[in-house]
Amino acid sequence: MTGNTRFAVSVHVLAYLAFKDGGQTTSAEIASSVNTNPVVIRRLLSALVKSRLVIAHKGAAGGFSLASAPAKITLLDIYRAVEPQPDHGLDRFVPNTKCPVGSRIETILRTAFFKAQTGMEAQLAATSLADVHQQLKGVCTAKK
Amino acid sequence: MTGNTRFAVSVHVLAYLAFKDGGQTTSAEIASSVNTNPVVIRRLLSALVKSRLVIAHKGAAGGFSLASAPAKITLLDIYRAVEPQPDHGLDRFVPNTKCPVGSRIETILRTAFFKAQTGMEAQLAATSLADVHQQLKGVCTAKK
DNA sequence: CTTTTGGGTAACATATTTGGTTACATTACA
DNA sequence: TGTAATGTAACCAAATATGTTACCCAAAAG
Repeated sequence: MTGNTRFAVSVHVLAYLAFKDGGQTTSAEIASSVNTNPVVIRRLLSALVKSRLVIAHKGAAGGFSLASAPAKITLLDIYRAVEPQPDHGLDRFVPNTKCPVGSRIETILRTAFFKAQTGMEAQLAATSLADVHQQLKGVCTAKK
Repeated sequence: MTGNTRFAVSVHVLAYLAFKDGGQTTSAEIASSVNTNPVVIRRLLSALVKSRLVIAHKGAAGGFSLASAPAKITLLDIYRAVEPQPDHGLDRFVPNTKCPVGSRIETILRTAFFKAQTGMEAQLAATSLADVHQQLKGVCTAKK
């Protein structure tokens, strides 16, 4: 195993909401689809609400719904909402500054990691929740 | 903090070996530059030796040296040597297959994660240990 | 051939992260 | 007012990461 399941579960959650097409859905119902505890779902949704991807409706007859059209939500939006900025351990990485390598490597690593992250995020930005929704419905339009 | 320090430390280690320019270096010396325990370094180097990036010399007067020219070693080589294949938690992700979303989301996620990973790896492949070495020496040739 | 030096690796301790769970306050609708 | 939902804190257990000690083995030096 590598990494946590937050991003995977979050995409699942938003895909579920897209599938429900605007209707409100409770955390319990989503949790049943994800096979986990409603609190786990609400924790993730809390972050997604803060990032304005989802709207929470409190009180009886409450639930969650998408804050915007699936075509306007990319996987990158979701990723950024639920994942901390990755640093590849750079904050725990404290080399010996007396060493010519140790004193200069950190900046080099930061640059390299930033480029790698950018490359990944560009790919995430290329897929929208609408794309996911299309695939979910098994609809295959003629082209692509 | 996010992620482990294996990749960052490994790049540091190989940069150190490149800096030593072919000479053998002990795990103790490298550990001093990284500010950690020699065993930690040897554990990482063990993976790098298995991936043929480094040669280990046992016995007295032993040590480690690069297995090939820095220009032939990319950050992607290092990344693959020391990091497990990331799966974004997909092996722990077991949605409810009775649900139309849960039953189909996994394949969609796999595709998305693969694209993201590919985007990141392309960037890592674009930087070689020779590039890192250049930056370390502070050498700035006229063009980029 | 014995000593010395250094890699290889198992074993263990500790800290952190993650995900699940319970509990409970708050909100809003009927 | 009662009910059903979110919001969130608190806690636990499992997994992970890193440091550390210990000990084996290999190879050069003498």
